[in-house]
Amino acid sequence: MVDVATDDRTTKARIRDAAIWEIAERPVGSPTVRDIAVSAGVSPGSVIHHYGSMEGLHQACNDHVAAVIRAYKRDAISHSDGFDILATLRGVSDLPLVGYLAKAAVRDSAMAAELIDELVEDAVAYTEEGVEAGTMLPSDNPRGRATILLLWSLGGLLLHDHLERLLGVDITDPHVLASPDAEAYIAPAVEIMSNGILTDSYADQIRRALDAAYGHTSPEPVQPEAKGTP
Amino acid sequence: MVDVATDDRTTKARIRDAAIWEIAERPVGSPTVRDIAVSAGVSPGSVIHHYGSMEGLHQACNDHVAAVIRAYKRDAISHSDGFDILATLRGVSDLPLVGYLAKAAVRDSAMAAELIDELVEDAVAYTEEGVEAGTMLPSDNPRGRATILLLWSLGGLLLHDHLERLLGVDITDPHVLASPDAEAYIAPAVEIMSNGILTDSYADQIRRALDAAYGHTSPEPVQPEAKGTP
DNA sequence: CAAGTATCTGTACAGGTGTTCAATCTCCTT
DNA sequence: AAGGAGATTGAACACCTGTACAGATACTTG
Repeated sequence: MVDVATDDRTTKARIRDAAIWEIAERPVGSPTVRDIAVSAGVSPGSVIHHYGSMEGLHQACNDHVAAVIRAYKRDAISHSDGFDILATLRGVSDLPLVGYLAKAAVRDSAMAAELIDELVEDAVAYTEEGVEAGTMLPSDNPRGRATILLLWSLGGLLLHDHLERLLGVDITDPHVLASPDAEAYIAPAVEIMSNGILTDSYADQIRRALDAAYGHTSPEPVQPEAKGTP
Repeated sequence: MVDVATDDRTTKARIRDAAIWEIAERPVGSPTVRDIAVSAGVSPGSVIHHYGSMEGLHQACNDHVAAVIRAYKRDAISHSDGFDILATLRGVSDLPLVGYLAKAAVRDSAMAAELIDELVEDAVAYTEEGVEAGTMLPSDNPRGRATILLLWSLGGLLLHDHLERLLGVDITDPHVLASPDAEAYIAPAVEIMSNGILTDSYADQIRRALDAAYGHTSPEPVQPEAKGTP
C-alpha cells in the first residue's frame, strides 16, 4: 500500500491501481467493492461513483494495464533473454502488470485476447531479429513457437506458488533477477531452451509419427481411434 | 451430464463428480451449491447432507481426483511423449482430471502441492529412464527441469482458450491427439523440445552471465539495477 | 465572499451465498 | 408387515454481494 500523504495520484487512479493490485495478488477469486475501497482508502460508494459499476472498474483496469504494457512491451521484449518474454515487463511499472495480465487471461479471455495476440506478434518480430543476430534458432513455425513460449511463460506465472515451493524462486518478485535464487529457475530453463530435452533420434521418431498420422492420408492416427468424428 | 437411469453411481458420488466437472469447466470462480445440485440432479440440501459443507465437498473432490491420478499416473507418464507429461492422463478417466488439477493448483495451492510434488518426482524418474533408453537428454538439474516442464504444461492448460484461438488446438479435448489440428501445437512443441530455441553461443553467453552474477561474488547482477531498493 | 459543482460518505436495499432444520420419503431389517 | 435409520427435500436463516441514493464535504468559479 502507498502512503496517501505523498501520493499525488487522483482518487480515481488510486482506486484503479488498488483494484489491479488486489486482482493480481489474489490467487483466485475477485476482490469485492469493499476490499478495493479499503485498499484504496476510500468508501465503497466512491468506487462506484467513479466507475459506475464493478464491470466498469474491471474495464478500466484492463484498459490501463493494456495501455502501460503497450507503451513498454516492444522495448521490454527486445531486452528479454529469449525464453522468458514477460520477464522484463516486470520492471517497467510499479503495478503488477504481468500478474494482472495472467489473471485477466483466465478470467476474461476475450479481453486479454487482443493484448496477447499483440505480445505474440511482437515476440515473432523479436525472434526474427534474434535469428538474424545469431542468438536464436530459426523455426519452421515462428508464430506457433512464439505462441507456445508466451503461454507457457504466462501459465507458469499462474502457478508461481508451486515454482517457489519446488525451486525456491518467486518469479513474481520484480527483483527476482537480482537474487541468487533465480538461478534455480533460469539455469534449467536455459538448458531446456538451448539443448531441448529430446535426443535427435527420438524427436525424429515423433516427427515421423506426426507425418504418418496427419501429414499423409494414413488410416492409422496416433491414438487408437477418433471416436465421434468420422 | 449423465443419464441418471443408467447411472449406477451413488448419489454421493454423482454429486462429487458433478462438482469436479463444474470446477474444471469453469474458466474462473467457484460453482455454488445450487449449481452443483442442479448439475447432479439433486437438491441443495442433499449436497450439504452428504458432505457437511462446501469445504468438505472440495476436500472430497481433491481427494478423489488425487486418488484417480495416483492410480494411473505412473503408467500414464511412462507412455508420455516426453514433453507433455500430463497429456496421457487425459484418457484414464471420464472425469476432467488435469483440468481440475490445474484449477486446484491455483485455487488451493496447499492441497495440490503434495500431488504436484509426486508428479514431479515421477517425471524425474521417467526422465531418467528416458535418458538410459536414449530418448531424452541428460540434465544438470533433473528435478529443476522436470518441475519447469510440468508447471509450464499445467499452466498452459489454464490458458487453453488462447492456445485454441491462436493455434486452433483445444488441448483440453481428450481426443485432441486424434485430430490433425493437434499438429499446430505438437510440431512447434517438439521443435522447441528437440532443438531448443537458443543458439549455443548465446546460451553460453547467458550461462557465463549467470556464473558472473551468482556463481562468484560479483558486485554486478544481471539487471542494471534493483530500482527502489538502495 | 457566495454559489455551484464535483467529490465523497454512510446507509439502505435487492439478490445471491452457504448452511440449518423439520418434515417427508425410501428402503432395508426384524 | 411394522419399525426405523438413512436419504432427500424445500423453506427458512444470517451473511455477503453490488448498487442506488440522499446528504455532507471540498474545491473551483463568478
